[in-house]
Amino acid sequence: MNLVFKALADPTRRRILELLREREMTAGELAEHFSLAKPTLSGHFAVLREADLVEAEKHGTSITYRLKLSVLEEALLALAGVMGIGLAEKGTDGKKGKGHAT
Amino acid sequence: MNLVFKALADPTRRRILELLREREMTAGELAEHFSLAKPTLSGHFAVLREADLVEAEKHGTSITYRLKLSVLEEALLALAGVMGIGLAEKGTDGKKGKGHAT
DNA sequence: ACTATATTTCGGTATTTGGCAAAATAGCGA
DNA sequence: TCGCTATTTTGCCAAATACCGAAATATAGT
Repeated sequence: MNLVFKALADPTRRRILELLREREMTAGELAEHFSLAKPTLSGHFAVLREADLVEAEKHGTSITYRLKLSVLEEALLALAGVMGIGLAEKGTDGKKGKGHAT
Repeated sequence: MNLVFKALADPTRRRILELLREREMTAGELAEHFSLAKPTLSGHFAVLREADLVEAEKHGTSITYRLKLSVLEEALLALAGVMGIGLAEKGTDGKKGKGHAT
């Protein structure tokens, strides 16, 4: 949980997660959304991976990143719980168009 | 919101918020719960104040800190919203004894 | 005015972080 | 094997962070 909140502390990383919510993307595709150098983004991916917020899958020469929504959700619920905020799952509605899930 | 998540990134600060959930406390009382120097804690208080997660009130020579639960709650809901996590308010159950609020 | 108490501000240090360019790695097709 | 593409790793730097002890500030009591 500590790693998750550390990861969430950076706006770029939150934006990455937000992009991944819509659909999984390769490192390159993600990079197109930012004006940061590839190595910089790669560093952010590493942080997100260590926090277990995303998973990476290799396809040929590219790497596809996918959001692990449940991990994020649990961290948020855990914090809410410990802080005494009454948050309840409402049903992960979800993506834009293409239904699907884990 | 950025400041809130930056503030939440540190375990000590999360613990401070957690302590303040139970009851408001002075800087000194809070400090007793940690093995950190006063100035260090004071720095953490400042971060929490800047994030608007706590409010400080001066009584005599001491300063009482109080958690601003709603700010934390809104930040969590905002993130959950943008990430497409279905979290709903369940009703801030609340403190131990003394009810009250802003 | 002086003293004691509570807390913050001030300097300083060590570690972490976020950024980059250049080099290394890995897979693919010729 | 060579070259091309995608991504990460390495090495570096500047800025931010977390910590501390000492000094400054503010308030209350005498």
